[in-house]
Amino acid sequence: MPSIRTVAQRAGVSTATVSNVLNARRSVAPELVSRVRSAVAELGYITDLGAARLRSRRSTIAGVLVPDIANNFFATFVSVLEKAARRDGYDLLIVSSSDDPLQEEAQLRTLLTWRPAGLIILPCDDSLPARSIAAAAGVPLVTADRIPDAPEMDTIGVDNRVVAAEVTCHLIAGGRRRILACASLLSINNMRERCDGVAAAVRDAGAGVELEVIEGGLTAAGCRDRLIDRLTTPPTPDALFMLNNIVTLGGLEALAASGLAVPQDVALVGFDDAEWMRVVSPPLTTVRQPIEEMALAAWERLMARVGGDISPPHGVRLACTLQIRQSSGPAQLPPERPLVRCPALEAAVRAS
Amino acid sequence: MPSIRTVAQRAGVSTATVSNVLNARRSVAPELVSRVRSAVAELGYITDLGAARLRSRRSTIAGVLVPDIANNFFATFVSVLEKAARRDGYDLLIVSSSDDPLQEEAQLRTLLTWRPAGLIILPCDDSLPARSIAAAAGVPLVTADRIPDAPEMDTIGVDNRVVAAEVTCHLIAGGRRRILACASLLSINNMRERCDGVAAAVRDAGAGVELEVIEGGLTAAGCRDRLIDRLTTPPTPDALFMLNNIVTLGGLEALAASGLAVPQDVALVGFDDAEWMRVVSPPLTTVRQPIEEMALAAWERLMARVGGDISPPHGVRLACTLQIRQSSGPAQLPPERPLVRCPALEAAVRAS
DNA sequence: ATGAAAGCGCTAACAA
DNA sequence: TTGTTAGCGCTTTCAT
Repeated sequence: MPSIRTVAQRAGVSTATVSNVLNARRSVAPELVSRVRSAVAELGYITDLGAARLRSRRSTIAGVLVPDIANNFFATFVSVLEKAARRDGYDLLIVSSSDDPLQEEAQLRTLLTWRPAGLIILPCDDSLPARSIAAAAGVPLVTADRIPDAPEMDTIGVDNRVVAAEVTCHLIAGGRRRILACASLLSINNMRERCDGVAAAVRDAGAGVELEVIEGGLTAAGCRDRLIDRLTTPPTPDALFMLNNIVTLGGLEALAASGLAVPQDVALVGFDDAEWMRVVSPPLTTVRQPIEEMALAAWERLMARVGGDISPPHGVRLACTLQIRQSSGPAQLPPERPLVRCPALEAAVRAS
Repeated sequence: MPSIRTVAQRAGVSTATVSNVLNARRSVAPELVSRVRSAVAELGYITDLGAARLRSRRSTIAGVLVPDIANNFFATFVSVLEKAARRDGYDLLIVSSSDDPLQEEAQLRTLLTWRPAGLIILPCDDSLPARSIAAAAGVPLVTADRIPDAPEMDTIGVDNRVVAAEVTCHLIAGGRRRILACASLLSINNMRERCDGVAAAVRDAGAGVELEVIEGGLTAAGCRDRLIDRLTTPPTPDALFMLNNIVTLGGLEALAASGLAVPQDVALVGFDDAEWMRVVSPPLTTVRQPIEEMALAAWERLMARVGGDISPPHGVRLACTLQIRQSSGPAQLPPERPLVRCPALEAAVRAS
């Protein structure tokens, strides 16, 4: 493979001139520019960016760490990130933690061996080994999605409490009284916030509404099994709120197995808005997270830090939108006591 | 950030010794090993693999190019690849071509700027700019999924014709007579092979069975619209065979909009086997591609080439399996002429 | 078993 | 405007 010296010799110039032509750093005589370009083309020369990074101490790699690249939510996030990165001249090194804090730390070290300009991390839980390590390495770090409570770093998340309260008010207004909220794991702050939002709305609704929270785990199959157990044990809930895309799938499988009719017997609301959620029957009411906006916001924040921004940590919370479809439609009996106002929601909106 | 020299000074040894401790290349006195390890720990030293690659001329990066990382098929593929790569000490540089041959070429050059040990490419069509460029760069290349007809390189694909014929025989045996096969784009060899398999089975079935092939395009929404157009124009097909996961989604949306009953009015068979395909109603009959096996086979092949294997190109075709669920169940009327044998399928199986 | 020194491909400082 | 030279962090001779 030809090096910059091969190109320089062929063009009859110095390596510095080749570098200057390719990187447009200093002005070079048109004659030499064209000789260099020809040499590059004839030799099929491709710059070694690793060597360039080593010498210039400027990295064009950004590291991305997600819990599971096969999960549609994270894959979409990464896809948006990739386009933004390419636009800005960066390449992405993408690794998965497999939802395991130990692997998260190992993968973070892996990323750092390539000396990225910055890191975007979607942690698997609150343990966040990333923060201290990245800080020690002096690499800018932006955390997204599963962000901790009191951020001492740049974070991009969503208004979990607000939208969870909104969903709950929607269910109660539809006549539901026994709400089952299904988290993946309550060790994830996102999940706790969503449960908080539900609980606040239930509390505001008064004595007639009951709430139960269960953990479905990290796989759809596991969630399905736990949910089938629960649904075959009275009292049966009349509303299911599944708090992420994986448990949403598990919930659908469990309901299909249970023989309960949706939405007549039980209302169903999911989280995330994959395309297939519109083709199940009945079409699924879900919470749409602004994945694209989150990814872009994370990237912009990282670019700002890479560019030298030393302002205090930014904590961004984006709004989710409730996509009402038929799975949360009216129950068999008309609601006895429809609610018009939802104080929990209003309070959450005010606070955000 | 500390360098190998910082570590060497702190441990009171030479940089060569630090390198030998960290890479276990030469034997080092236990005393020095422990001094080096302490220095590494105290300083939080992390090797610069870019510099190591530069000097050693051994790369631990592999490049991966897929049409669209947000597509579940490719995300799953990449996820499997990542685990295999990590196991073997490699990191993955993952880029998307956005289903655009021009971007495919640009992204390939991007990958090569990092001097990967090898490349795994899932091309977007048959144009394959990858082959010549990678060959010129002397980088091992394995192509998977959308592989060309006459491979002069290592390829991993599936037995498209066989399984497409199998699906078609299944539909005909279920009494279907007007089959509509929906490809994404016929410029993709995969799609042509699947159509070939359908056509062969239809031909063998004799005069009573009709086949129509349409292109749905690369988005579910586009496919849905084209299909709605088609379904509202007689003659209405009595079986739909959607040839990848994207058009499968489009097909479901179109059928939901059309008012046709599945499987009574029209049978539906999809491609790929995402978890959600089991929770639509009726549960979807699909072709399951062995994604994990494909990814692992591609990785093993690449590792063999990286290890110096210079045997002739390997062309691997893995078998798909038909997951029969209810969407391809019996039609409203019992089949007039059930077929027992399927010569096209038998021939394809013999040929493969 | 260890260290000194060279050099991978590139860019940045300095010289001309 | 161009070339010369040094050196990024590392591994690998080669010498001890």
